[in-house]
Amino acid sequence: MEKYITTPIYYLNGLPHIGHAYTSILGDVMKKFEQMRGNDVYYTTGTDEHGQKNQHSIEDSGLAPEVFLQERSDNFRNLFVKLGIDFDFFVRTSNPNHKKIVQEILQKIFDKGLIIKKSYEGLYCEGCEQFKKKTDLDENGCCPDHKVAPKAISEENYFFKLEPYREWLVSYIKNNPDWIQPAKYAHEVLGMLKEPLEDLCISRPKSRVWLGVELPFDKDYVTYIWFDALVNYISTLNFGHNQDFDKRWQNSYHLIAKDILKPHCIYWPIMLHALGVDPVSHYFIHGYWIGEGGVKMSKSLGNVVDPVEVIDLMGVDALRFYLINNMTMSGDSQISMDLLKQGYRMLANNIGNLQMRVLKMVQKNLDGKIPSCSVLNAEDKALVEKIADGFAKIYSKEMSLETISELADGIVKAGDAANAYFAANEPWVLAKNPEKKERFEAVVYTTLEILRLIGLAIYPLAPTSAEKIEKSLGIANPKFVANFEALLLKDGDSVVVGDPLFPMLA
RNA sequence: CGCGGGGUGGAGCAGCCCGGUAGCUCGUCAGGCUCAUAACCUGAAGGUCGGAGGUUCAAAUCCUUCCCCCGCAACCA
Repeated sequence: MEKYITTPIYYLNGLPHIGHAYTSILGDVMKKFEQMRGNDVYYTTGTDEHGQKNQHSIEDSGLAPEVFLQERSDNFRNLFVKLGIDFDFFVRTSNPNHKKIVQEILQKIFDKGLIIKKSYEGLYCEGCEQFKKKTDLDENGCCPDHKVAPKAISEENYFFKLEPYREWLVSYIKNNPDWIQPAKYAHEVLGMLKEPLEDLCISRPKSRVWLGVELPFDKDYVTYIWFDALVNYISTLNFGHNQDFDKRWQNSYHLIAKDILKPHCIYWPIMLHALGVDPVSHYFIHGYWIGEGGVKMSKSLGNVVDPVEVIDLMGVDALRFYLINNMTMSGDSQISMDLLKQGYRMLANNIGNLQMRVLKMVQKNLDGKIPSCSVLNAEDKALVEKIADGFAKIYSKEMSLETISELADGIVKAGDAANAYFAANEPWVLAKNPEKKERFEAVVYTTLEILRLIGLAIYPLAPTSAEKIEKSLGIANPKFVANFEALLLKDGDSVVVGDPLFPMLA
Protein backbone atom coordinates (compact mmCIF):
# COMPACT_ATOMS: atom_id res chain seq x y z
CA MET A 1 0.00 0.00 0.00
CA GLU A 2 1.17 3.51 -0.75
CA LYS A 3 1.23 5.81 2.23
CA TYR A 4 2.09 9.42 2.82
CA ILE A 5 3.39 10.89 6.06
CA THR A 6 4.02 14.58 6.67
CA THR A 7 5.31 16.81 9.42
CA PRO A 8 4.51 20.48 9.64
CA ILE A 9 6.96 22.74 7.89
CA TYR A 10 8.94 24.76 10.36
CA TYR A 11 9.29 28.48 10.61
CA LEU A 12 12.75 29.90 10.07
CA ASN A 13 12.74 32.74 12.56
CA GLY A 14 14.38 30.45 15.13
CA LEU A 15 16.78 27.56 15.31
CA PRO A 16 15.59 23.95 15.40
CA HIS A 17 14.73 22.73 18.91
CA ILE A 18 13.73 19.49 20.56
CA GLY A 19 10.10 19.87 19.49
CA HIS A 20 11.01 20.04 15.81
CA ALA A 21 13.35 17.12 16.28
CA TYR A 22 10.60 15.10 17.95
CA THR A 23 7.97 15.59 15.27
CA SER A 24 10.35 14.74 12.49
CA ILE A 25 11.73 11.73 14.38
CA LEU A 26 8.18 10.53 15.00
CA GLY A 27 7.49 10.71 11.28
CA ASP A 28 10.62 8.75 10.54
CA VAL A 29 9.73 6.11 13.12
CA MET A 30 6.30 5.76 11.55
CA LYS A 31 7.79 5.55 8.09
CA LYS A 32 10.17 2.76 9.10
CA PHE A 33 7.39 0.95 10.94
CA GLU A 34 5.24 1.03 7.82
CA GLN A 35 8.12 0.03 5.60
CA MET A 36 8.76 -3.01 7.75
CA ARG A 37 5.16 -3.99 7.10
CA GLY A 38 5.82 -3.79 3.38
CA ASN A 39 4.22 -0.44 2.68
CA ASP A 40 5.64 2.10 0.29
CA VAL A 41 5.94 5.31 2.26
CA TYR A 42 6.58 8.83 1.06
CA TYR A 43 7.68 11.05 3.94
CA THR A 44 8.13 14.79 3.91
CA THR A 45 9.34 17.41 6.34
CA GLY A 46 10.68 20.86 5.64
CA THR A 47 10.59 24.59 6.20
CA ASP A 48 8.08 27.39 5.79
CA GLU A 49 9.87 30.29 4.17
CA HIS A 50 7.20 32.95 3.90
CA GLY A 51 5.29 35.26 6.20
CA GLN A 52 5.82 38.27 8.34
CA LYS A 53 7.92 36.63 11.01
CA ASN A 54 10.41 35.28 8.52
CA GLN A 55 10.40 38.65 6.80
CA HIS A 56 11.31 40.39 10.03
CA SER A 57 14.09 37.94 10.72
CA ILE A 58 15.49 38.56 7.26
CA GLU A 59 15.32 42.31 7.73
CA ASP A 60 17.03 42.05 11.10
CA SER A 61 19.79 39.87 9.69
CA GLY A 62 20.64 42.27 6.89
CA LEU A 63 21.19 39.30 4.59
CA ALA A 64 19.69 38.78 1.18
CA PRO A 65 16.43 36.83 1.58
CA GLU A 66 17.62 33.80 -0.41
CA VAL A 67 20.83 33.64 1.56
CA PHE A 68 19.09 33.91 4.89
CA LEU A 69 16.42 31.36 4.01
CA GLN A 70 18.91 28.89 2.58
CA GLU A 71 21.07 29.13 5.68
CA ARG A 72 18.18 28.77 8.12
CA SER A 73 16.54 26.00 6.16
CA ASP A 74 19.83 24.11 6.07
CA ASN A 75 19.95 24.23 9.86
CA PHE A 76 16.83 22.11 9.94
CA ARG A 77 17.81 19.87 7.10
CA ASN A 78 21.22 19.18 8.59
CA LEU A 79 19.78 18.37 11.98
CA PHE A 80 17.30 15.95 10.46
CA VAL A 81 20.03 14.23 8.50
CA LYS A 82 22.02 13.96 11.69
CA LEU A 83 19.01 12.43 13.43
CA GLY A 84 18.88 9.69 10.83
CA ILE A 85 15.63 10.94 9.40
CA ASP A 86 14.93 9.39 6.04
CA PHE A 87 12.74 12.02 4.41
CA ASP A 88 11.88 11.54 0.76
CA PHE A 89 11.47 15.21 0.07
CA PHE A 90 12.49 18.28 2.01
CA VAL A 91 9.81 20.88 1.53
CA ARG A 92 10.70 24.52 1.04
CA THR A 93 7.82 26.83 0.33
CA SER A 94 10.16 29.06 -1.63
CA ASN A 95 10.20 26.32 -4.24
CA PRO A 96 8.67 27.66 -7.51
CA ASN A 97 6.53 24.59 -8.04
CA HIS A 98 4.96 25.01 -4.63
CA LYS A 99 4.23 28.67 -5.32
CA LYS A 100 2.67 27.80 -8.64
CA ILE A 101 0.33 25.26 -7.07
CA VAL A 102 -0.65 27.65 -4.26
CA GLN A 103 -1.66 30.14 -6.94
CA GLU A 104 -3.58 27.55 -8.92
CA ILE A 105 -5.53 26.58 -5.82
CA LEU A 106 -6.26 30.18 -4.89
CA GLN A 107 -7.51 30.81 -8.40
CA LYS A 108 -9.76 27.74 -8.34
CA ILE A 109 -11.34 28.74 -5.07
CA PHE A 110 -11.64 32.33 -6.25
CA ASP A 111 -13.35 31.18 -9.45
CA LYS A 112 -15.87 29.27 -7.36
CA GLY A 113 -16.82 32.56 -5.76
CA LEU A 114 -15.66 31.52 -2.32
CA ILE A 115 -13.21 34.36 -1.87
CA ILE A 116 -14.53 37.86 -1.39
CA LYS A 117 -12.90 41.24 -0.98
CA LYS A 118 -14.03 43.46 1.82
CA SER A 119 -12.83 46.07 4.19
CA TYR A 120 -11.48 44.99 7.53
CA GLU A 121 -11.46 47.30 10.49
CA GLY A 122 -9.32 46.60 13.47
CA LEU A 123 -6.81 47.79 16.02
CA TYR A 124 -3.37 47.86 14.49
CA CYS A 125 -0.16 48.07 16.51
CA GLU A 126 2.57 49.65 14.42
CA GLY A 127 5.29 48.23 16.65
CA CYS A 128 4.06 44.67 16.14
CA GLU A 129 2.88 45.35 12.60
CA GLN A 130 -0.16 43.32 13.55
CA PHE A 131 -3.83 43.68 14.22
CA LYS A 132 -4.72 43.15 17.84
CA LYS A 133 -7.84 41.82 19.43
CA LYS A 134 -9.15 43.63 22.45
CA THR A 135 -8.32 40.63 24.58
CA ASP A 136 -4.67 40.90 23.48
CA LEU A 137 -4.33 44.30 25.07
CA ASP A 138 -3.34 45.16 28.62
CA GLU A 139 -5.59 46.89 31.17
CA ASN A 140 -4.85 50.33 29.67
CA GLY A 141 -5.87 49.19 26.23
CA CYS A 142 -2.25 49.17 25.06
CA CYS A 143 -0.17 46.60 23.27
CA PRO A 144 1.54 44.60 26.02
CA ASP A 145 4.83 44.57 24.10
CA HIS A 146 4.98 48.18 22.96
CA LYS A 147 2.92 49.92 25.65
CA VAL A 148 1.22 51.97 22.97
CA ALA A 149 -2.48 52.11 22.17
CA PRO A 150 -3.09 50.53 18.75
CA LYS A 151 -4.69 52.62 16.01
CA ALA A 152 -8.08 51.84 14.58
CA ILE A 153 -7.52 51.43 10.86
CA SER A 154 -9.34 49.82 8.02
CA GLU A 155 -7.81 47.81 5.24
CA GLU A 156 -9.14 46.04 2.15
CA ASN A 157 -8.50 42.32 2.17
CA TYR A 158 -9.62 39.02 0.67
CA PHE A 159 -11.58 36.58 2.78
CA PHE A 160 -12.37 32.91 2.47
CA LYS A 161 -15.78 31.90 3.73
CA LEU A 162 -15.53 29.10 6.26
CA GLU A 163 -18.99 29.14 7.79
CA PRO A 164 -20.78 27.34 4.90
CA TYR A 165 -18.60 24.30 5.62
CA ARG A 166 -18.88 24.23 9.41
CA GLU A 167 -21.76 21.77 9.58
CA TRP A 168 -20.06 19.48 7.11
CA LEU A 169 -16.88 19.51 9.17
CA VAL A 170 -18.72 18.82 12.41
CA SER A 171 -20.39 15.75 10.95
CA TYR A 172 -17.18 14.61 9.34
CA ILE A 173 -15.46 14.62 12.72
CA LYS A 174 -18.37 12.83 14.37
CA ASN A 175 -18.60 10.22 11.63
CA ASN A 176 -14.86 9.53 11.61
CA PRO A 177 -13.84 9.01 15.22
CA ASP A 178 -10.30 7.95 14.28
CA TRP A 179 -9.67 10.93 12.07
CA ILE A 180 -8.14 13.11 14.76
CA GLN A 181 -6.08 11.22 17.32
CA PRO A 182 -5.91 11.27 20.32
CA ALA A 183 -9.67 11.77 20.58
CA LYS A 184 -9.42 14.62 23.05
CA TYR A 185 -8.19 16.88 20.27
CA ALA A 186 -11.22 16.00 18.19
CA HIS A 187 -13.32 17.20 21.13
CA GLU A 188 -11.33 20.37 21.23
CA VAL A 189 -11.91 20.99 17.54
CA LEU A 190 -15.61 20.32 17.97
CA GLY A 191 -15.56 22.91 20.73
CA MET A 192 -14.10 25.45 18.31
CA LEU A 193 -16.84 24.59 15.85
CA LYS A 194 -19.70 25.33 18.23
CA GLU A 195 -19.78 28.98 17.22
CA PRO A 196 -20.10 30.26 13.64
CA LEU A 197 -16.77 30.60 11.87
CA GLU A 198 -15.67 34.05 10.86
CA ASP A 199 -14.46 34.66 7.35
CA LEU A 200 -10.77 33.86 7.17
CA CYS A 201 -8.59 36.70 5.96
CA ILE A 202 -6.33 35.14 3.36
CA SER A 203 -4.45 38.15 2.06
CA ARG A 204 -1.86 40.61 3.26
CA PRO A 205 -1.16 43.85 1.42
CA LYS A 206 2.35 43.84 0.02
CA SER A 207 2.94 47.15 1.68
CA ARG A 208 3.07 45.20 4.94
CA VAL A 209 4.21 41.76 3.88
CA TRP A 210 6.35 41.15 0.83
CA LEU A 211 7.58 37.65 1.63
CA GLY A 212 4.87 35.40 0.31
CA VAL A 213 2.99 34.08 -2.67
CA GLU A 214 1.29 36.74 -4.74
CA LEU A 215 -2.45 36.40 -5.15
CA PRO A 216 -3.07 35.39 -8.77
CA PHE A 217 -6.05 37.72 -8.94
CA ASP A 218 -4.51 40.78 -7.27
CA LYS A 219 -0.84 41.58 -7.51
CA ASP A 220 -0.97 44.03 -4.62
CA TYR A 221 -1.36 41.20 -2.11
CA VAL A 222 0.41 38.06 -0.98
CA THR A 223 -1.52 35.17 0.53
CA TYR A 224 -1.91 34.46 4.21
CA ILE A 225 0.85 32.25 5.54
CA TRP A 226 -1.41 29.34 6.41
CA PHE A 227 -3.07 29.25 3.03
CA ASP A 228 0.43 28.92 1.64
CA ALA A 229 1.93 26.55 4.22
CA LEU A 230 -0.88 24.00 4.36
CA VAL A 231 -0.83 23.60 0.62
CA ASN A 232 2.66 22.11 0.93
CA TYR A 233 1.01 18.81 1.85
CA ILE A 234 -0.44 18.50 -1.63
CA SER A 235 1.95 20.60 -3.68
CA THR A 236 4.60 18.05 -2.73
CA LEU A 237 2.49 15.43 -4.50
CA ASN A 238 2.22 17.82 -7.43
CA PHE A 239 -1.50 18.26 -6.95
CA GLY A 240 -3.34 19.03 -10.15
CA HIS A 241 -0.55 17.60 -12.29
CA ASN A 242 -0.26 14.07 -10.95
CA GLN A 243 -2.55 11.21 -11.94
CA ASP A 244 -1.42 9.19 -8.96
CA PHE A 245 -2.20 11.89 -6.44
CA ASP A 246 -5.14 10.00 -4.93
CA LYS A 247 -3.14 6.83 -4.35
CA ARG A 248 -0.93 8.59 -1.81
CA TRP A 249 -3.50 10.97 -0.47
CA GLN A 250 -5.93 8.14 0.34
CA ASN A 251 -3.54 6.93 3.03
CA SER A 252 -2.10 10.11 4.38
CA TYR A 253 -1.03 11.10 7.86
CA HIS A 254 -0.39 14.56 9.21
CA LEU A 255 1.77 14.70 12.33
CA ILE A 256 1.38 17.95 14.19
CA ALA A 257 1.81 19.47 17.63
CA LYS A 258 -1.21 20.66 19.53
CA ASP A 259 -0.55 24.36 18.91
CA ILE A 260 -1.44 24.18 15.24
CA LEU A 261 -4.65 22.26 15.69
CA LYS A 262 -6.93 24.94 14.37
CA PRO A 263 -5.32 25.69 11.03
CA HIS A 264 -4.82 21.98 10.38
CA CYS A 265 -8.15 20.63 11.53
CA ILE A 266 -10.43 23.51 10.55
CA TYR A 267 -8.94 25.69 7.81
CA TRP A 268 -7.22 22.91 5.94
CA PRO A 269 -10.06 20.39 5.58
CA ILE A 270 -12.36 23.23 4.54
CA MET A 271 -9.89 24.44 1.94
CA LEU A 272 -9.66 20.93 0.56
CA HIS A 273 -13.39 20.43 0.67
CA ALA A 274 -13.84 23.65 -1.30
CA LEU A 275 -11.47 22.18 -3.87
CA GLY A 276 -13.41 18.93 -3.95
CA VAL A 277 -10.57 16.99 -2.32
CA ASP A 278 -10.97 14.61 0.62
CA PRO A 279 -9.23 15.57 3.84
CA VAL A 280 -6.08 13.84 5.05
CA SER A 281 -6.83 10.33 6.35
CA HIS A 282 -5.40 10.79 9.84
CA TYR A 283 -4.12 13.45 12.14
CA PHE A 284 -1.71 12.44 14.89
CA ILE A 285 -1.44 15.21 17.43
CA HIS A 286 1.16 15.36 20.16
CA GLY A 287 1.93 17.61 23.11
CA TYR A 288 4.96 19.62 24.02
CA TRP A 289 8.27 18.78 25.58
CA ILE A 290 8.69 20.76 28.74
CA GLY A 291 11.46 20.90 31.31
CA GLU A 292 11.87 18.61 34.29
CA GLY A 293 9.45 19.44 37.09
CA GLY A 294 6.89 20.66 34.57
CA VAL A 295 8.42 24.06 33.91
CA LYS A 296 8.77 25.51 30.46
CA MET A 297 12.19 25.33 28.90
CA SER A 298 13.89 28.69 28.85
CA LYS A 299 17.37 30.02 28.42
CA SER A 300 17.22 31.91 31.71
CA LEU A 301 16.39 28.72 33.60
CA GLY A 302 19.14 26.89 31.73
CA ASN A 303 16.92 23.86 31.17
CA VAL A 304 16.80 23.95 27.40
CA VAL A 305 17.54 20.58 25.83
CA ASP A 306 19.44 21.07 22.60
CA PRO A 307 19.07 18.06 20.30
CA VAL A 308 22.58 18.47 18.90
CA GLU A 309 24.07 18.42 22.37
CA VAL A 310 22.15 15.24 23.18
CA ILE A 311 23.30 13.52 20.00
CA ASP A 312 26.89 14.43 20.71
CA LEU A 313 26.63 12.99 24.19
CA MET A 314 24.63 9.81 23.71
CA GLY A 315 23.99 9.32 20.02
CA VAL A 316 20.89 9.46 17.89
CA ASP A 317 19.27 6.18 18.87
CA ALA A 318 19.04 6.92 22.57
CA LEU A 319 17.44 10.28 21.85
CA ARG A 320 14.96 8.75 19.42
CA PHE A 321 14.08 6.03 21.88
CA TYR A 322 13.65 8.44 24.74
CA LEU A 323 11.37 10.74 22.81
CA ILE A 324 9.14 7.95 21.59
CA ASN A 325 9.11 6.11 24.90
CA ASN A 326 8.37 9.15 27.03
CA MET A 327 5.86 11.24 25.11
CA THR A 328 2.63 10.79 27.01
CA MET A 329 -0.72 10.72 25.29
CA SER A 330 -2.47 12.82 27.90
CA GLY A 331 -0.52 16.03 27.71
CA ASP A 332 2.93 17.51 27.80
CA SER A 333 5.97 15.44 28.63
CA GLN A 334 9.12 16.23 30.50
CA ILE A 335 12.65 16.17 29.26
CA SER A 336 16.01 17.15 30.70
CA MET A 337 19.58 16.00 30.34
CA ASP A 338 19.14 13.99 33.56
CA LEU A 339 16.02 12.28 32.29
CA LEU A 340 17.72 11.54 29.00
CA LYS A 341 20.67 10.02 30.81
CA GLN A 342 18.28 7.93 32.83
CA GLY A 343 16.69 6.71 29.62
CA TYR A 344 20.09 6.01 28.15
CA ARG A 345 21.15 3.92 31.16
CA MET A 346 17.95 1.95 30.85
CA LEU A 347 18.80 1.07 27.26
CA ALA A 348 22.41 0.28 28.11
CA ASN A 349 21.55 -1.95 31.07
CA ASN A 350 18.62 -3.65 29.47
CA ILE A 351 19.46 -4.24 25.82
CA GLY A 352 23.10 -3.21 25.60
CA ASN A 353 24.09 -5.39 28.50
CA LEU A 354 21.97 -8.30 27.32
CA GLN A 355 23.75 -8.29 24.02
CA MET A 356 27.20 -8.09 25.55
CA ARG A 357 26.72 -10.77 28.19
CA VAL A 358 25.37 -13.35 25.78
CA LEU A 359 27.78 -12.60 22.94
CA LYS A 360 30.81 -12.85 25.19
CA MET A 361 29.52 -16.15 26.47
CA VAL A 362 29.27 -17.51 22.94
CA GLN A 363 32.71 -16.20 22.17
CA LYS A 364 34.32 -17.80 25.21
CA ASN A 365 32.49 -21.12 25.35
CA LEU A 366 31.27 -21.92 21.88
CA ASP A 367 34.12 -20.63 19.78
CA GLY A 368 31.90 -17.77 18.68
CA LYS A 369 29.49 -20.09 16.90
CA ILE A 370 25.72 -20.01 17.27
CA PRO A 371 24.45 -23.35 18.64
CA SER A 372 21.54 -25.30 17.21
CA CYS A 373 17.94 -24.64 18.15
CA SER A 374 17.25 -28.36 18.26
CA VAL A 375 18.24 -28.50 21.93
CA LEU A 376 15.58 -26.05 23.14
CA ASN A 377 13.05 -27.41 25.59
CA ALA A 378 9.36 -26.52 25.60
CA GLU A 379 9.85 -23.71 28.07
CA ASP A 380 12.59 -22.08 25.98
CA LYS A 381 10.47 -22.27 22.86
CA ALA A 382 7.44 -20.91 24.64
CA LEU A 383 9.38 -17.85 25.78
CA VAL A 384 10.77 -17.11 22.33
CA GLU A 385 7.38 -17.58 20.75
CA LYS A 386 5.68 -15.39 23.29
CA ILE A 387 8.07 -12.55 22.54
CA ALA A 388 7.86 -13.10 18.79
CA ASP A 389 4.07 -13.13 18.93
CA GLY A 390 4.05 -10.01 21.05
CA PHE A 391 6.05 -8.12 18.45
CA ALA A 392 4.02 -9.58 15.59
CA LYS A 393 0.87 -8.39 17.27
CA ILE A 394 2.16 -4.84 17.65
CA TYR A 395 3.34 -4.79 14.06
CA SER A 396 -0.09 -5.89 12.87
CA LYS A 397 -1.87 -2.98 14.53
CA GLU A 398 -3.15 0.17 12.91
CA MET A 399 -0.42 2.77 12.79
CA SER A 400 -0.88 5.31 15.57
CA LEU A 401 0.91 7.15 18.34
CA GLU A 402 -0.30 4.45 20.67
CA THR A 403 1.09 1.66 18.53
CA ILE A 404 4.51 3.27 18.42
CA SER A 405 4.50 3.77 22.14
CA GLU A 406 3.45 0.15 22.69
CA LEU A 407 6.36 -0.89 20.53
CA ALA A 408 8.86 0.95 22.72
CA ASP A 409 7.28 -0.58 25.78
CA GLY A 410 7.27 -4.06 24.27
CA ILE A 411 10.97 -3.83 23.52
CA VAL A 412 11.83 -2.93 27.10
CA LYS A 413 9.62 -5.75 28.38
CA ALA A 414 11.29 -8.23 26.04
CA GLY A 415 14.70 -7.13 27.24
CA ASP A 416 13.61 -7.57 30.85
CA ALA A 417 12.23 -11.01 30.12
CA ALA A 418 15.45 -12.06 28.41
CA ASN A 419 17.61 -10.80 31.26
CA ALA A 420 15.43 -12.57 33.82
CA TYR A 421 15.50 -15.79 31.79
CA PHE A 422 19.25 -15.59 31.48
CA ALA A 423 19.75 -15.04 35.20
CA ALA A 424 17.30 -17.79 36.17
CA ASN A 425 19.02 -20.37 33.97
CA GLU A 426 22.56 -19.44 35.04
CA PRO A 427 24.36 -20.37 31.83
CA TRP A 428 27.69 -19.40 33.43
CA VAL A 429 27.19 -22.35 35.80
CA LEU A 430 26.10 -24.70 33.01
CA ALA A 431 29.14 -23.77 30.98
CA LYS A 432 31.46 -25.27 33.57
CA ASN A 433 29.76 -28.66 33.48
CA PRO A 434 30.37 -30.68 30.28
CA GLU A 435 27.31 -32.82 31.05
CA LYS A 436 25.14 -29.73 30.83
CA LYS A 437 26.42 -28.71 27.43
CA GLU A 438 23.06 -29.11 25.69
CA ARG A 439 21.20 -27.11 28.29
CA PHE A 440 23.87 -24.45 28.12
CA GLU A 441 23.50 -24.23 24.36
CA ALA A 442 19.75 -24.06 24.65
CA VAL A 443 19.89 -21.13 27.06
CA VAL A 444 22.38 -19.31 24.88
CA TYR A 445 20.37 -19.93 21.72
CA THR A 446 17.15 -18.80 23.34
CA THR A 447 18.75 -15.57 24.50
CA LEU A 448 20.39 -14.91 21.14
CA GLU A 449 17.09 -15.49 19.42
CA ILE A 450 15.27 -13.04 21.66
CA LEU A 451 18.03 -10.55 20.99
CA ARG A 452 17.53 -11.03 17.27
CA LEU A 453 13.81 -10.35 17.63
CA ILE A 454 14.51 -7.24 19.70
CA GLY A 455 16.96 -6.04 17.06
CA LEU A 456 14.27 -6.43 14.44
CA ALA A 457 11.51 -4.81 16.44
CA ILE A 458 13.61 -1.85 17.56
CA TYR A 459 14.58 -0.81 14.04
CA PRO A 460 12.11 2.09 13.61
CA LEU A 461 13.12 3.53 16.96
CA ALA A 462 16.82 2.88 16.93
CA PRO A 463 17.90 2.02 13.39
CA THR A 464 21.64 2.14 13.98
CA SER A 465 21.49 -0.10 17.02
CA ALA A 466 19.13 -2.48 15.26
CA GLU A 467 21.63 -2.94 12.50
CA LYS A 468 24.47 -3.46 14.98
CA ILE A 469 22.47 -6.08 16.86
CA GLU A 470 21.64 -8.07 13.75
CA LYS A 471 25.19 -7.88 12.45
CA SER A 472 26.54 -9.00 15.81
CA LEU A 473 24.44 -12.14 15.39
CA GLY A 474 26.20 -13.01 12.17
CA ILE A 475 23.52 -11.60 9.89
CA ALA A 476 25.65 -9.77 7.36
CA ASN A 477 22.89 -7.97 5.48
CA PRO A 478 19.97 -7.62 7.84
CA LYS A 479 16.58 -7.09 6.24
CA PHE A 480 14.18 -5.15 8.39
CA VAL A 481 10.83 -6.66 7.62
CA ALA A 482 8.13 -7.37 10.16
CA ASN A 483 8.52 -11.13 10.06
CA PHE A 484 8.58 -12.33 13.64
CA GLU A 485 8.89 -16.02 12.98
CA ALA A 486 10.79 -17.65 15.84
CA LEU A 487 13.98 -19.74 15.77
CA LEU A 488 15.46 -18.35 12.58
CA LEU A 489 19.03 -17.96 13.80
CA LYS A 490 21.25 -20.36 11.94
CA ASP A 491 23.55 -22.61 13.89
CA GLY A 492 27.20 -22.45 12.99
CA ASP A 493 27.11 -18.75 12.09
CA SER A 494 29.68 -16.67 13.89
CA VAL A 495 28.71 -13.91 16.26
CA VAL A 496 30.66 -10.69 16.22
CA VAL A 497 31.51 -9.13 19.56
CA GLY A 498 31.97 -5.45 18.92
CA ASP A 499 31.83 -2.31 21.01
CA PRO A 500 28.93 -1.91 23.44
CA LEU A 501 25.72 -0.59 21.86
CA PHE A 502 25.35 2.06 24.54
CA PRO A 503 28.72 2.56 26.23
CA MET A 504 28.82 4.08 29.67
CA LEU A 505 28.63 7.84 29.58
CA ALA A 506 31.70 9.69 30.71
C1' C B 1 -20.40 30.20 34.49
C1' G B 2 -15.63 30.93 27.13
C1' C B 3 -13.14 25.96 25.49
C1' G B 4 -9.89 22.02 26.65
C1' G B 5 -6.23 19.16 29.48
C1' G B 6 -4.25 17.69 34.13
C1' G B 7 -3.89 16.85 39.88
C1' U B 8 -2.27 8.65 41.52
C1' G B 9 3.84 6.32 47.02
C1' G B 10 10.37 10.92 46.77
C1' A B 11 10.44 11.99 40.77
C1' G B 12 8.08 10.73 35.96
C1' C B 13 3.82 8.04 34.19
C1' A B 14 -0.28 3.91 33.30
C1' G B 15 -5.06 2.56 35.11
C1' C B 16 -10.60 6.00 34.63
C1' C B 17 -14.52 5.11 28.62
C1' C B 18 -16.59 -0.91 30.14
C1' G B 19 -16.68 0.24 38.89
C1' G B 20 -14.37 -5.40 42.10
C1' U B 21 -7.21 -7.23 45.71
C1' A B 22 -3.47 0.30 43.18
C1' G B 23 0.50 -1.08 38.39
C1' C B 24 5.15 0.48 35.57
C1' U B 25 10.08 3.13 35.15
C1' C B 26 13.66 5.75 38.20
C1' G B 27 15.19 6.46 43.22
C1' U B 28 15.73 4.17 48.46
C1' C B 29 16.71 -0.33 51.53
C1' A B 30 17.93 -5.66 52.09
C1' G B 31 19.46 -10.14 49.87
C1' G B 32 21.31 -13.08 45.64
C1' C B 33 24.51 -13.73 41.43
C1' U B 34 29.35 -12.95 39.41
C1' C B 35 28.25 -14.33 32.52
C1' A B 36 28.10 -9.00 31.40
C1' U B 37 28.80 -2.02 30.17
C1' A B 38 29.62 -1.48 39.01
C1' A B 39 25.65 -4.23 34.67
C1' C B 40 21.79 -8.61 35.99
C1' C B 41 18.04 -11.30 39.34
C1' U B 42 14.82 -11.59 43.85
C1' G B 43 12.41 -9.26 47.82
C1' A B 44 10.99 -4.96 50.98
C1' A B 45 9.61 -0.07 52.57
C1' G B 46 6.74 3.94 50.79
C1' G B 47 0.19 5.95 48.25
C1' U B 48 -6.71 7.60 52.88
C1' C B 49 -5.45 7.87 43.89
C1' G B 50 -6.31 17.12 44.99
C1' G B 51 -10.72 18.27 48.99
C1' A B 52 -15.89 17.37 50.32
C1' G B 53 -20.50 15.00 49.43
C1' G B 54 -23.49 11.29 46.73
C1' U B 55 -24.85 6.49 43.98
C1' U B 56 -23.43 1.24 44.99
C1' C B 57 -22.57 -4.84 48.40
C1' A B 58 -18.10 -2.42 46.22
C1' A B 59 -15.43 4.02 43.55
C1' A B 60 -8.76 6.07 41.39
C1' U B 61 -12.82 4.52 38.05
C1' C B 62 -19.83 6.87 37.82
C1' C B 63 -22.62 11.66 39.63
C1' U B 64 -22.48 16.67 42.21
C1' U B 65 -19.54 20.50 44.08
C1' C B 66 -15.14 23.05 45.49
C1' C B 67 -9.67 23.99 45.25
C1' C B 68 -5.01 24.09 42.52
C1' C B 69 -1.79 23.80 37.91
C1' C B 70 -1.31 24.17 32.44
C1' G B 71 -2.64 25.27 27.37
C1' C B 72 -5.96 27.69 23.76
C1' A B 73 -9.32 31.85 23.08
C1' A B 74 -10.11 32.72 16.18
C1' C B 75 -5.59 38.28 10.83
C1' C B 76 0.03 36.99 16.38
C1' A B 77 1.99 30.06 12.44
